[in-house]
Amino acid sequence: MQADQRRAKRLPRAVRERQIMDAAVDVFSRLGFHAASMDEISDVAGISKPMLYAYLGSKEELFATCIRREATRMMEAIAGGVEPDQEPDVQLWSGLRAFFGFVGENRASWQVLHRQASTQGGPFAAELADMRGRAVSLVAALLAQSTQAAPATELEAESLAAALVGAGESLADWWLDHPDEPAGVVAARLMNLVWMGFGDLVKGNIWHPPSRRG
Amino acid sequence: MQADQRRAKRLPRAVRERQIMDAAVDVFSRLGFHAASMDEISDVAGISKPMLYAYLGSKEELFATCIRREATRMMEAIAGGVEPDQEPDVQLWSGLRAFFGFVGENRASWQVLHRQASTQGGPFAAELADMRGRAVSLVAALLAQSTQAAPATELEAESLAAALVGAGESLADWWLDHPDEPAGVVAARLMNLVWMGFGDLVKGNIWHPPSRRG
DNA sequence: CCCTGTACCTACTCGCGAGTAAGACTACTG
DNA sequence: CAGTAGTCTTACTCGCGAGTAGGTACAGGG
Repeated sequence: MQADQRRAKRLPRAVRERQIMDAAVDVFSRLGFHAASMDEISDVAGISKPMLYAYLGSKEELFATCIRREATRMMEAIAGGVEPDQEPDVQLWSGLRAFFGFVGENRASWQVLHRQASTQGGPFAAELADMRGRAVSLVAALLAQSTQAAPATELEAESLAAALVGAGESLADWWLDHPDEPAGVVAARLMNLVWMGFGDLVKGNIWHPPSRRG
Repeated sequence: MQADQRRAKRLPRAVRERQIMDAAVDVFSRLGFHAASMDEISDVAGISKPMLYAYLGSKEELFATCIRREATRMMEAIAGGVEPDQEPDVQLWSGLRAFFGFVGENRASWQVLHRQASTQGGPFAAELADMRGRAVSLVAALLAQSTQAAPATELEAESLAAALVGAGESLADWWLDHPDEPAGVVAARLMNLVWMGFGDLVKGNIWHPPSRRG
């Protein structure tokens, strides 16, 4: 681990904390919460274990901090990518693009968020559920906004949003096993699935992004 | 644990194995693989630890066996519910109903399958990925069968299937937090989402099961 | 050149849990 | 009533990993 990077000495606390967080996300994403050991994290970070405890607290605190940091990064990436004041389908499209773009460039973050956090019973699930809830609310609001005509209850919008978020998560996982596909293609597939539906796709009715319209 | 059930003595091996498997699914689903201890499983099963090892082998073997058993149960439930020789949408509908029916009546199984197995790196992921792959293939075949017109590549059908399966998984998780909803309603929502798409739903175009079709 | 504080380390303790040794109890078979 | 085969237990070993005690280097101020 980090054999070549000569042990830089006496760095300020803020820098070390960043290094430790990066190492923790890496290790947690590879091994999961329980299987990851504080020894390995400190090793990857290039410091000794007591430093780790001194700066970031217990293992649980460290993990929760990781989740919070990565969740925030991702929500910001999505929020920054979405284009409000546009048609609902365009908003959804830009959100999907931002989401898959983030996942593609931050696999480790995604692993920590989606795979690890969701299975640990403790306060982590709450942390993760919080972010997930924000994502679902975002989508649910988008749906509700575009659904005056259809008789959709609040619960219905929320469950549909949950399904969509889940589809995105699952497709992101599938993408990890087929990394050759460009992010845009994967995003477009999900867009077509949830906007057009199989019923239309079977008939050859495809959704196109605005640039190709008219 | 199991305080009331008076320790039944000297039962035949097959019966004990069932008890142990049931206890293991219960504990694994509640605590996850790593956090679950063989002591607790043997306790819940009402036997001592050496019996556990004598009958079901190591912790990893036991877990893999649990996954295999529950996965098989679920796939059989779905296969038994789907109606071949029907229109694609009807096949999908019956499959979804069977899936949500199974999840509703086997929460613990679902937890073991979806939440726990997917995060452990070892041979479990393979076990789970195998079942998941079968489900995806099933859906992919259904799509391909109904998609002569659309220019869908094999990869595209598979990724769409992965997205659909993921949507189902996610919606099942959401359902665990909103258990009042009947299975049929939840299944119908997903059916509408993936078959009609938001585009149609927004316009009030709803998919109906065959019984309501003129 | 001491003094205080902060970065940093080696080298432990200690509990938990996977896996086992060695034997005790029961039942059936002759 | 041996013998033997299968059920079942108590009571361990032993390694791994979370968390800590107690100290070493280095930096700046007086």
